[in-house]
Amino acid sequence: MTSTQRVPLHDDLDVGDLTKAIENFNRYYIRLPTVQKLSFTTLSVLDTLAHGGPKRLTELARTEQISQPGLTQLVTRLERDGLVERRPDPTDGRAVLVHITDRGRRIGQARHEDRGRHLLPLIARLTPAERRAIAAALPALSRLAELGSQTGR
Amino acid sequence: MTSTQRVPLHDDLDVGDLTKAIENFNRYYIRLPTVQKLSFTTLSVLDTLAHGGPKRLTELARTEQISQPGLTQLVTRLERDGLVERRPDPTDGRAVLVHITDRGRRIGQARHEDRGRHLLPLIARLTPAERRAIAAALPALSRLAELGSQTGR
DNA sequence: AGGCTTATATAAGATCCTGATCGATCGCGT
DNA sequence: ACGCGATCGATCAGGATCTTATATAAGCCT
Repeated sequence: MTSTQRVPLHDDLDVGDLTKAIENFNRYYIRLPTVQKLSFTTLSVLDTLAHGGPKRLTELARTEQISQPGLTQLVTRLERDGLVERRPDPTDGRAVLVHITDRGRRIGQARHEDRGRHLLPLIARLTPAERRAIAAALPALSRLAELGSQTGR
Repeated sequence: MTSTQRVPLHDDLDVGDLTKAIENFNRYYIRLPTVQKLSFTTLSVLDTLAHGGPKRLTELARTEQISQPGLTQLVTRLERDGLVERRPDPTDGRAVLVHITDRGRRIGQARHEDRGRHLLPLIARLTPAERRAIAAALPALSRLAELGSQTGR
């Protein structure tokens, strides 16, 4: 069978267009060299902790889509490097709460600003109308992400 | 020093807002479960070949930001699985051109459609104005990605 | 208390990446 | 033609990071 399976569309926003644009963008964006040599998962965990506060190992493993042992090892490495801390959960003796440290927070932010620096000259080359179009879409994109993270559990 | 390093801004599009929105979105999007268990790099290579046509190993290694030996191995695995083919470059006896096969194209497309299916119900919950805002920004986003991939070599 | 469930850790193995290095081929100046 | 540095791709050894299976400890329920 060669017929392309068609996903139903909204008349105001084609899902295929969205995924294609995002993937084009990400192919460039994800590969941006980072100052520190930290894996994608590592940075994502730091980001999640920085924005969402302390989390259990199990919960992190779910949101980051890696196995629980994989996350235990990752947290062990992060703790060794002083980017996070394990603290007991006062409400559950089995659980551990992973806290981000100031150092970890700074690393996440450094990467963030680093990417901004890469993007800036590109943005300068867009037309004002293109810049406004992107700016106008950002709140909606963030809301989409929020809806996604709520659903996915 | 605790002062946040400030990246200069455009008055119509704040770079920090952009990176924040993109990263919020990606935290959800990248982690979407995929039908096939293929690494991010693998899928990116298939995507690059599907959209850009046959490429040399060296060229792919550059665009995918991995080492040349790493790419040689990746292509070997992809070839073993029938997703790409190595063919000699008629214009250069040293070079090899990596071609995507129909099977490889289908895999890339399947993941694409899969992500569309995940996104669709979320999009349905946005307001029409939000959907229009995103739709209006997509061409500019793609252009930004294009500028980035040009610059990065 | 006994037995099941949940949270984390450990162990062993697979996957995939990097740096160093090699043989083959190309392009160029002579 | 000819030889030399540069480029292309392959191989190998080593290491990082993930997965599955299993162990240990704490909570929960009857």
